Amino acid sequence: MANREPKPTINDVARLAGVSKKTVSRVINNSPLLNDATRDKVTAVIRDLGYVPNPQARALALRRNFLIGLIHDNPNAQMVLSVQEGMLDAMKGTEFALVVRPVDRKSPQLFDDIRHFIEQQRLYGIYVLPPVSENDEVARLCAELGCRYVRMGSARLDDEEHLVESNDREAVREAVDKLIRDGHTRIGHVAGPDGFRSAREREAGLREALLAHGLSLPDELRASGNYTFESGYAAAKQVLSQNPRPSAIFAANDEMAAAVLHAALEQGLEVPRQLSILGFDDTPIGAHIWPPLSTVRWPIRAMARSAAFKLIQPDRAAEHKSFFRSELVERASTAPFKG
Amino acid sequence: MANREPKPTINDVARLAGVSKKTVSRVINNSPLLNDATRDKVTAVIRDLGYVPNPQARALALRRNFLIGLIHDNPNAQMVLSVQEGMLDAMKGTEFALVVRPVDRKSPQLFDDIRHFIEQQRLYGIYVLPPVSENDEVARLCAELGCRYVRMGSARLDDEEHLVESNDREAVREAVDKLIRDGHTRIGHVAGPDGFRSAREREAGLREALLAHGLSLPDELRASGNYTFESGYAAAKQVLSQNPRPSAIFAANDEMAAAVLHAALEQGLEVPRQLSILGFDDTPIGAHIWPPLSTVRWPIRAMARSAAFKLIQPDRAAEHKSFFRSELVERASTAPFKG
DNA sequence: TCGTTTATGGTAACCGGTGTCAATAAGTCT
DNA sequence: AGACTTATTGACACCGGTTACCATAAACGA
Repeated sequence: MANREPKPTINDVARLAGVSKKTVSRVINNSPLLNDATRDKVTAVIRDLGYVPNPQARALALRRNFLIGLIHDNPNAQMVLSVQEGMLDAMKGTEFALVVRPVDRKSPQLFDDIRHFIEQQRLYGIYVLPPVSENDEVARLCAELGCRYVRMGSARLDDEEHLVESNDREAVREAVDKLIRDGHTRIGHVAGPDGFRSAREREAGLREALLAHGLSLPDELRASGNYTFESGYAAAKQVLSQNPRPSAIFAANDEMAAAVLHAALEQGLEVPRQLSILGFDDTPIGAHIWPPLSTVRWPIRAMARSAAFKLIQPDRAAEHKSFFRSELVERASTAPFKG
Repeated sequence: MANREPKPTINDVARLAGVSKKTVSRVINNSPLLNDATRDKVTAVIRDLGYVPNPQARALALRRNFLIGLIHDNPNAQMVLSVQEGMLDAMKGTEFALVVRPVDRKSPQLFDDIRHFIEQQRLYGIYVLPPVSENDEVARLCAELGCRYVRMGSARLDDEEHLVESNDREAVREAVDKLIRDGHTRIGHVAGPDGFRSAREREAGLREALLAHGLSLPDELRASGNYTFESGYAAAKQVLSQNPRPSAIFAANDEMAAAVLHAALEQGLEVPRQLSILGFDDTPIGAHIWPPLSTVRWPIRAMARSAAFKLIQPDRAAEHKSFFRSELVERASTAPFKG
């Protein structure tokens, strides 16, 4: 284990530089009222000693800390990791650190868990991902605890200071509109879980597009999953067992779209010749399966970056973007319908 | 934003309970030398006030903190997230929190980044994932900084206190042995990146199995990627373009195995009839593509759990498992070779 | 020349916990 | 009964930073 030599403190720096603690503190905090010579002297000592201010002590004195939390209960690993990357991108070079905490949104202790997470580490702010973010109680809890928060959503959840959101509904409407113009009239849907706003928005986009062309979503061509591959697989089997089969299926996320593809290939269907599949998310899995998935790209990383900025610069929260555009990415899993 | 009412401190509790700070501190820390009546009285006040000790103050006084770091530079999202889950599983109910930090292993600033990460937050311990974990300098740096560490690896990296590892080589040897017994004699390899110990181990397992049957790995049937889908795709195209084609390909991870499948299907090959594919990791992508991938399962989550235990209970580090067994998961991407 | 302003740096208290050690009360032993 | 333990609690300094406020010296104006 070796040398546990105590790290140099502000006192060591002060002593060696022949100045007071306060002066060192001024140097650390870039105070303007300081003689250049003094500043250089202190800076030199800091460098020589390899001094790094103790963040715990700073946090104590400043009555705030530098931890940003990420709360999620999301079956989509790639999405969560993209979020982490986006947040860290914004936090790079600052003294903030990212603390993660998956929760169970169905647990009766959800709120206790979140409260505990925030209070225990005295978090400075948290970013909440869907579906947890769709729960208004969570926002209330944060406000009550005096913890800054930003929610990620697919529809209006809160005011701009506290959200980053994307236009799922419109994007889906446009993507489905294209399918219809390509000749598809019988379109199935593997929906997201009931009660998820993102699921409702995406389904609404689908229905709006259908309606605009005088079409509709037959009940038997709709089944819902919970955004996991397995649930999507079950839903896909159900929808594909209908007669006549749909010529296209829109799945509420890529994971479930991959499951639709899986089920279709398993039944010997040719994709996209016999079945077009449209996903949502643009996660790597979509690009990696064969045929590669047409999907709606959601700027998750950029949203996370913006969210982190809002959290660490609360006074300038409004300057950072809140509304993001999702857009269609066409790949090989969709094709015009040839009756 | 609402009420930023200051949180109750130990002094508030002491005053209301009519005891000294120190006594409250004793209650918080479950000191045995305390009168039951006093303890109850203080506990009641703590509950009424909703008092939660300030971790920053505690960290300062104890000259240690409760943050465990996770360092990775891993293209595999699912793996990283499984690791996070495993670690948090071990940390559940403790006062520890998990701080994440992706790094760039190729950056000349890698060591500065890691040093900065550890020093800035004064981390209590860190868990380092491959391939960063394969760098002995990282271990040295941790020791120098007085930061506990555990490295994840596929071969001996350090002593038991500082590692969790799996038997990749053996597991691959057994899996490939099965392929050979199933009639495959011309087996290709999409290897991991040069310089990765995990890549070397997995390739070594393959070669050992081949050698045991008097076979070998022809140079033209080997290409390497860097564990990403894209790199695997390029490597797969190269290997599949050889004549005669291999009847089976072992890819060093699932992501690249998915790419091999992708490339094979794209060329109109039937899997597994014309080509068997074996992966490594057992990530969801492997189970979700069609046909589902035969692969070697690596107990990533259990390893992470054990690593976290070693970190948060350093005195009992040796009690927690260091060696884990990987094993073959047979699915539909492999089949006996029918000349 | 002296008072006044403007830089600059020091002192002390505090943030919210912890350790050390001494003080008090109660019980035990001879 | 008096001395000696033991159990329980508190006083106080300290962790490593911060802010509030004061002190000193140099520069300036009259």
